[in-house]
This record gives sequence, structure tokens and C-alpha cells, in this order.
Amino acid sequence: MGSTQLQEILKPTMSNPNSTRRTPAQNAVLAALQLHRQPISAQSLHSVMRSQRVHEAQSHHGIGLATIYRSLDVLQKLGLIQHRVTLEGVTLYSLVEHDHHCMTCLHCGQSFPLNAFPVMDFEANLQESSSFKIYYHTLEFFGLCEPCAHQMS
Amino acid sequence: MGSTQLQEILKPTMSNPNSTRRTPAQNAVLAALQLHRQPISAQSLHSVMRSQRVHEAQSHHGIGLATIYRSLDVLQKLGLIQHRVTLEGVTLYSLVEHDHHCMTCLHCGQSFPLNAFPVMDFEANLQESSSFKIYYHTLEFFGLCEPCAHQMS
DNA sequence: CGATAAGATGATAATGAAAATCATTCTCAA
DNA sequence: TTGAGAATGATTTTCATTATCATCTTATCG
Repeated sequence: MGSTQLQEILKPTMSNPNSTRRTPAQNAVLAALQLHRQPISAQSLHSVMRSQRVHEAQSHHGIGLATIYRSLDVLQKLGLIQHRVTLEGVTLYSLVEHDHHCMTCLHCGQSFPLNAFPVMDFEANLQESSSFKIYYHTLEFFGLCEPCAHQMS
Repeated sequence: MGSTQLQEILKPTMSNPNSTRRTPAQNAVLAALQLHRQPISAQSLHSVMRSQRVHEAQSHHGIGLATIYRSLDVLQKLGLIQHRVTLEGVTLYSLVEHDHHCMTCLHCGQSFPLNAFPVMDFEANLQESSSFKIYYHTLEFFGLCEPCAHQMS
């Protein structure tokens, strides 16, 4: 393929995870995620960053929601953050943490963290036996938590 | 169980996964999922069921989209079907199949099925050591497929 | 058998998270 | 400095999912 065509396929920096330079917004989002220390939605992150002024470098007006979505996308493709989707369809982002799984109740929607679960070994195996470049994985168990199970018996 | 009072306490059938009786719509949805043999979205299932007239019992007009969503919800809470959310935010449903995992490319969004992966043993352990009633789990690896990884190097 | 109440269904409108758009601002090489 | 390309913020648009509501089914009791 020609270089021009390649340029068209390889989107500009924002869409190109290979760019080593990260934008201020991306760094701010990453910092905010580090501070928060638990999975959070883009919208919540927006509120948090606005109130905490994490993005002060960017002068007066706070960071825009769209920029947060864009930054999360880039950071995810860089392998720095991971995601999970709640039963309500909201995507939660967090720093890549290996073997950090959870159980989610199909009735009340609550998620309960799980103790370490050795998927990493398999992931390493998988990494070798396939040409897939693995950044992270999600392991989630679905069912009923005790209160909900009891409630409907 | 089945006393009048208990019936009042327990939510109506549609909301009560414990009701042994399933509605025609729920059975139709289950049958359609069996036929399709691969994860499918509610909307696609709607098209398929309308064209295939799987739901003929319900006279002239085909099954409604809302009913499909409702049925999927009930079947999921019954532990009969499982779900997974694509990167585009579309929920895919399929019959509960144990240890049926996949790798998803963060760049092109394609999902590649994985060979069996022994999570079941852990699930059994977990089931015993906790009061959580586990119906199914999802294990998904995220990263870059070979073409995408190569394309952006 | 009706009568009746409760639940299920289908069509449609409403919701809301995420993506697209676009005008403006920033970056940085020339 | 300057200008092209990239990033950003405000806003609009999209679209999967949910809520609403009138109608249709089903079950139970007289």
C-alpha cells in the first residue's frame, strides 16, 4: 500500500496509539483515573475533573465530555486502561489491573470485587500461541447475590 | 408454593424468574436463539424472528421488539442465556455455553472465538466458597489482532 | 360456561450514553 | 512569524434500550 493510503488508514495522532506523545487532556484523564482508584464512567469522570480542576493546564474552561471520551479511547488502545460494561449499559474505565475480577448480580446489578484469580498465566500462554497482542482481559461472573436469590425464592 | 398471598408477594410472572411457566414469547425467543447458534443482538433477533415467523403462535402480527427485550431479560435471570457487550455497545445474547470465550480487537472491534479455557473449575470453587449463585461468566481478552497491530506499527 | 382481574404483548415515545460535527484553539516545523 | 495539521469544547445526532399505555391472553372463581 502507498504511503498516502497508509496515512489515510493510520488516523491522526489522536486516533493513532503509536504516537508516543500524549496530549495534556489524555494525561489529565489518566491522572484523574489514578486518583479515583476505582472504575468510573466517562460522565462521572467529567464531573469529577470539572470539580477538581484536574485539567487546570487547559486554562479557564474545563475539559469537555467529548475530549474525555476521545482520551479514554486512545488510552485504551494504548493498553493503559481497561473497561467494563455495567448491566445498565454504562462503560466503566480503570487503570489496567491484572486479575481484578468481579461478580455481578443479574437482579440488583451490584458488582462485588473478587480476590485474585489466576488468569494471567493463561493470558501469557495465549499471548505466545497466538498473534493477538493482549492488553487486558475481563472476567466477570453473573448470577444472583445472596439477598436477591433469597428474596425471590 | 402458589397460595394467593404468596402470589401477591412474589412479583408477576414476567418479573419473577422463579415462575416455572414460561410465556410463548419467551419460548419463541429461546428457540430462535437455539436456531441461530451464535451470539446475536436483540434487534437482529427481532428481524430474524419476524422473517422466520418463529413466533407464529401469536397470530398475525409478529413479536414486538419490546417483548424480545423483556424475554431476554427473564431468560437471563433464569440462567438460561448469557450476554456480552461489543465495543459498539451492543449487547449480544446466546445460550449459556460454558468456557466459550473470545478475544476482541480494540482497533477493529472484531471478536475471535477462543478454544476452551478452564474457568469452570474456578467457578465451581467460587460457587462453594461464596453465597453467590453463579449462572455464567464472561472471559474476554482485549488487545490488537494481528492485522491491526501490524497496520499501526 | 361467562365474568373478571392480573399478566403479557406490541406499537410507540422517551431516555441517555456514546459518537459525530464543527468552529475554535493549540502545536510545531519551516 | 506563520500556516497546516491536530486537539479541544460545545453542541447535535445517533441509536440501543427502556418506559408507557392501550389492547389482547390467560387463569381463577362464581
